[in-house]
Amino acid sequence: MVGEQLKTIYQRLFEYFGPQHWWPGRTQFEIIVGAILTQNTNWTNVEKAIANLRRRRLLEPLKLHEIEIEELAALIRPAGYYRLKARRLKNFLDWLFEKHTGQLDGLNDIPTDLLRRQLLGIKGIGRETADSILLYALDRVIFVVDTYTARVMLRHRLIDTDADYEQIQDLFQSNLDEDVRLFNEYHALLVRLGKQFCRPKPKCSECPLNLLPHTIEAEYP
DNA sequence: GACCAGGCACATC
DNA sequence: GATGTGCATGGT
Repeated sequence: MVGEQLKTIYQRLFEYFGPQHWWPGRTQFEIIVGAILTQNTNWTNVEKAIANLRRRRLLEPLKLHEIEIEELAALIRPAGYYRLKARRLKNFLDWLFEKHTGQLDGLNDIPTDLLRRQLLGIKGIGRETADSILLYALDRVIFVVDTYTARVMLRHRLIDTDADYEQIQDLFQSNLDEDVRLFNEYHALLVRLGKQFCRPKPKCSECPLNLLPHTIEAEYP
């Protein structure tokens, strides 16, 4: 049963790594900013960008909505793709102010599936970013899938090589209790595992999941 | 110097 | 629908 395997993986990861205390952000808004800035980017680079914004007291929707995009881009430069991400942050804020009066609280009444579709309508917010915002900033019961998640699942033969995002997400959502705290911790633990052991060049002999059945596909990234 | 990092949009076939 | 490319900094 897949559910049992997923629970076993979770238990081993939690025993090995302990709680990850995600998301590493102080406010809902900071989590959203971090979710956009961390796209294909090391978190330590994102921290530098967020520190710049904090120093300038810009970590609130109104301030970021008002700042010039060129100035924003310069501040988030350490996060990489900085011109692109400045535009993406602006796209989110334009949506928040034009559709929801700039208040994150205004999102609370919107059903999760509808809110997800709205977020995906913002240019620069794809599935992982939307789901990270939903789970980690807005406490919605959504499982976040990222590169590590797919890689760990594939190497443990829990998905097929051609599984898409929604299929992987559905694997977790259909086989686990729908629990925000579980989804939060599980995804964070998968990222932690991925960073340390399940990189493109795996370190299976040292991995806490080493004894579980799995196969490495040499050709898979 | 090469490789990698908590993606996404868009062009082209 | 699948596949390729641009976007960019900073750590290992």
